[in-house]
Amino acid sequence: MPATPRSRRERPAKPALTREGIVGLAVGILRAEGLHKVTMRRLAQELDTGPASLYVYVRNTAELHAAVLDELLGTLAPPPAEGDWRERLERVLIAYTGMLLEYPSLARSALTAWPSGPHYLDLIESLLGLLDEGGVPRERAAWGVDLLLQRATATAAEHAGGDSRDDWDALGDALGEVSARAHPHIAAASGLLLSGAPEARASWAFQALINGIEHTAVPEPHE
Amino acid sequence: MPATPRSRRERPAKPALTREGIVGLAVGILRAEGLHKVTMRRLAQELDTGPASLYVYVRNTAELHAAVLDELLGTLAPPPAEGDWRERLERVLIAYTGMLLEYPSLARSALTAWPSGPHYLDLIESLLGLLDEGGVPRERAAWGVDLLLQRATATAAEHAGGDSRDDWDALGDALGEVSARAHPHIAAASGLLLSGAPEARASWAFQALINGIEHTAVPEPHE
DNA sequence: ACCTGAACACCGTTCAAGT
DNA sequence: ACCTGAACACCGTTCAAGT
Repeated sequence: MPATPRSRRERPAKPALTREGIVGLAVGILRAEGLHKVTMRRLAQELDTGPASLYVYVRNTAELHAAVLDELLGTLAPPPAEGDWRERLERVLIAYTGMLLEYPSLARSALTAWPSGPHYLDLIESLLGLLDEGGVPRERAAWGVDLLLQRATATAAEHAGGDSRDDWDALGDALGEVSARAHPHIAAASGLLLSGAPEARASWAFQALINGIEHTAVPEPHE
Repeated sequence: MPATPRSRRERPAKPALTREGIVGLAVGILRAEGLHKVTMRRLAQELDTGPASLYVYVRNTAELHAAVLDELLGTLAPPPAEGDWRERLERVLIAYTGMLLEYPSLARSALTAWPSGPHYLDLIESLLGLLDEGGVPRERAAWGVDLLLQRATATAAEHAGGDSRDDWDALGDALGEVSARAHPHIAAASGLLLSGAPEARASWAFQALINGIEHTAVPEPHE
């Protein structure tokens, strides 16, 4: 009797037609080919079925993307144990941003289709824990996590799609050509607006956010 | 001789096949039917030509969207003249956010395809002017505008696409079901995380941002 | 140069029908 | 219930050919 043909083993076994199987397959395609290849049709093809079959397990493409993101969040390193709370908070946020920057189109998707999976909750828990450690009042911390997570997601999302370099250049040109008459403040700040290494800007932005959250009172009847 | 048929005048005259004509038509379709109808094919159809013709005037869909946004930015009210600088700054940002909230998918698009049109420059000029009035150091102001504009854009973008209400509910459920053992900080803050009227949160967020920008030093060699 | 029809290579989602 | 093929109603962009 011949053994199971080798070719069967060259690729990972065809995933099961279950939510886990679909999401896992989606993660694989994302890693190998990018989010634009993670389509219902492609997934179905790989599972030897029609696209309609997937709708039993996922509501739509947006929900699938959110599930994929939560899966990736699970691969993030745990929050650092050493350093000042501000520094550790920044490191968690930079790690999250970094992961999203590997898949900017997923970040773009996450901005609209909010994740609510277990790993996303872990991330929120880390942020709240660190803010609490820093003595930031609970209400400010609660409202603040939205600011921090949104900054991370939006920053990564900006790199999705078309050459963001082109846009940067275009804006740079526009800022440079500005007349000191019509736009005096831009003219005065033009060198500064796009200055600095991305890392330095990212770090500054998170510290500014943290400072702002720490020192801005939430309105009274925070119901 | 018969006059020009009336039907010719029932709709606005067919725009010219120029960049202005295309962008203007796009704005009209956006207002009437939403961004998802602003497609190359639809535009071409309305101009009695094939989609290929448009590529002489716009590089691609993303660039078209950016042009549309800049056009809409031109309809924004001028910055308010009364009140404390912080208050006026917030009002400019809220007005911008409000406009984007009318077209969340355009906001989503703006996050990736940066506008660099004249009206966008005016907006940057306003922000820099108000920060300067508040005595915020130039370098902080320059880096800060990115934070402020990104917050506005991302907040509006979150409302694009699928029911953001569903996601909110899903996250609310997930946060509520959390175990105090695994996620103590979430459990303690669960009521707070999604609390508050959208307006109150938006206002707080901008004030926190402004405070953070004002009080966070930019690193030394700000090259 | 500008303009075009046709083609390439796809999409998400729904529906009626089967098991 | 779960699963499916086929259909509906589209996309953006490129290319070769015309004027």
